[in-house]
Amino acid sequence: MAGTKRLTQHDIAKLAGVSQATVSLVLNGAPTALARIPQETRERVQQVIRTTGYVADPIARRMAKGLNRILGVFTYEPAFPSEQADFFAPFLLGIEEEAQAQNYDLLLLTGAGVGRERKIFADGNRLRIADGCLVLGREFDRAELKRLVTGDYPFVAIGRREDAGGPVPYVGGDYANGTRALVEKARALGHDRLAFIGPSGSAESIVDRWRGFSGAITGSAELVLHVDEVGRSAVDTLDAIVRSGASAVFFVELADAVRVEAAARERGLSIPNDFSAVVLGSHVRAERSHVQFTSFNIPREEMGRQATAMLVRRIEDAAPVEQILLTCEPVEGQTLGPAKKRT
Amino acid sequence: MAGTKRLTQHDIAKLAGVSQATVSLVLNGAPTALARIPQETRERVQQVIRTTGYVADPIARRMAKGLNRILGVFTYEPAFPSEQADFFAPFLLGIEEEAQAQNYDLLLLTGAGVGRERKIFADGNRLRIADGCLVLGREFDRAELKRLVTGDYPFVAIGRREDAGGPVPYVGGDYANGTRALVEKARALGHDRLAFIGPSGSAESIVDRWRGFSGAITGSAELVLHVDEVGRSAVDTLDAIVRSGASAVFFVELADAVRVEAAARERGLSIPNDFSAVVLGSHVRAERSHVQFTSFNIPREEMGRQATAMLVRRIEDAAPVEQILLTCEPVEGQTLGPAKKRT
DNA sequence: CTTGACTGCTAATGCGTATTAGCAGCTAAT
DNA sequence: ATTAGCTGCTAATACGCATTAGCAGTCAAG
Repeated sequence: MAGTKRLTQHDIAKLAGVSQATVSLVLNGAPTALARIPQETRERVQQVIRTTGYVADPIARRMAKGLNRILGVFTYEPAFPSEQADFFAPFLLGIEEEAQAQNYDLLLLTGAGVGRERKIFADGNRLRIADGCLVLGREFDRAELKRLVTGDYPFVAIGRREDAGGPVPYVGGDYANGTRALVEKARALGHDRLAFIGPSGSAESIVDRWRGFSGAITGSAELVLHVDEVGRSAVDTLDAIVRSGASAVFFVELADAVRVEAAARERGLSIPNDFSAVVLGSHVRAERSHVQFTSFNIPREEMGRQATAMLVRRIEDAAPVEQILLTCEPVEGQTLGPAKKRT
Repeated sequence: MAGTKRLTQHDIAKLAGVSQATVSLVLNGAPTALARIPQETRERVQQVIRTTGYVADPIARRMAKGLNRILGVFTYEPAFPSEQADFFAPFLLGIEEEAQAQNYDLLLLTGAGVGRERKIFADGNRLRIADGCLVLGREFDRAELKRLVTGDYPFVAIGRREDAGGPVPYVGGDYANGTRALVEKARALGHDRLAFIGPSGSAESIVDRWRGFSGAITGSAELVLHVDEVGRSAVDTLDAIVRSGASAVFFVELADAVRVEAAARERGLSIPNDFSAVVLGSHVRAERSHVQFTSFNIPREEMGRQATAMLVRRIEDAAPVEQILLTCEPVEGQTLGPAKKRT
């Protein structure tokens, strides 16, 4: 059984007593061409195809047509390791859904070689198998991004990206406005003394949060604490928060918020009674923590879906560069309450 | 920018002042052929390739060679929805690792059309783009499996599968012996009256557990309760367990074990003091529960890795059908204790 | 009876690569 | 001086399909 050669249109043609071209036309000729093949001939060919179980070789088909109906998915970090899985899975879910709806398959680009940095253009990378690709990851390589932008290979980034030798097509989350809305909510509850825990630079996603935050600090509001370092212990951070007299604390990372909350509870402080806490973004495994932090939702699945749709547009219609930011709706949570009257 | 034609070996050849054939040979000629191209020429060609960023079109390559270095991954359920993600992610991690090590890329086959059942042989047979494929999912379609076995397309199943018109190549977990080992451990601790909570039929994975379980019930041991229904409430199940006088309860599903444990605790019963509990298999998010159940480990990543390696063997060396069952090591846990002396 | 349009097909070509056969030019051995 | 063998390449072809140009035959209109 194994070793049987694949049937070709030639074989079918011989069996049906026609030419290979006719078989191809019967299979998927334009209506105008089909009109010129009489019913009888068509049926004869179809019959042979049915009895032999012939299926056209997709490779040859792509070869002839130039398109694959394959989308590449390039991740700057391996996609499935458990720590990363939580991050990538929702995106991939959206991507898979939309790809399926548009009848595309997905090619996961595994990067080149273990240990080496994952580079889109790394040698031997078979990026070009796909008709276009989605690029995701926390940190992008600027040089590669530039090369993509400058090149003619269709791609879409997931997450906002600064221009890199030209505008980058992307679908991202509107972290700036998501953050701003939370700050305004806090201010409406009387919070004036605000703290920001987390970095404010480097990746776009971080910059956007900081922009939204600092842009919303106006009037009587005041930034009384900004802890930038990551490695700092929760107790130290808590000390700093208490010392600063902050009434609302904004965390970039859920993990930091969780640790600080635990430290606070241990010290007999309660959130949001003693101070409020807000997390700037939703996190996949948030339910693992027992506290529901006030935050904003990151529509990861929708980002995946829309990025995929955009990529297909760029591939099929050579659509111009688009940049989409999806709204990040606030999540109520239990950690933002009215500000205490200062003593 | 968009619309620039892809580079071909022809273009490279013109730029380097050689023929297309030479470019191809430089790229991947046999050593004997390469020996006849002087260093100088090779470097000139390589230089052009480097500066232009040329990458061979894999489709054309496959066309000519019949190999693409692409592995298809077919899942009978969408791979990323959150409930499934926990199930598939570890397999995919292993698959991705090994594929990367073997320098293959992964093609996720999205199945045909939303809502329709996912069928390997659905229209277009896109499957054939890959050199071979891995098939995973809880439930397989027997007819499709048979068609795969009978055909000459290389594939490997993840999880043991019964013969389907011939032996199925697979890498699975040895649930039968994993289960048997746990039963024997319980018996060594004096447990004679055993309960089995969960189905015993349908999918191979279920059958294997039941086989391992019932095969280990010998001598003085006795199956005093078998709850097959899934929908049953935890309280009902707990009642049945208590009534049966079982001293050790084996659960197919972690979820059932968790619910019964909660119900027991509420009733003032404690595990493993009042009765022991064993879960037949490891679960990804087990840490979410606060109880560490005694169970066996399912080496999901390793299964993914070995299945991938096996598939590559079948593709490249036309290796014969292999069937591998990986050992499922016991997990100590805290829910299996010595049997109480019966009153 | 010529022209034109239509019918039912086929030959030929291109897609981009891998691979094989072989050609010219040279050197060393007979 | 002929032959054999080596070097450094290239021309040609195959892979399986889609597609276009066009051929031979028929038929109706002018």
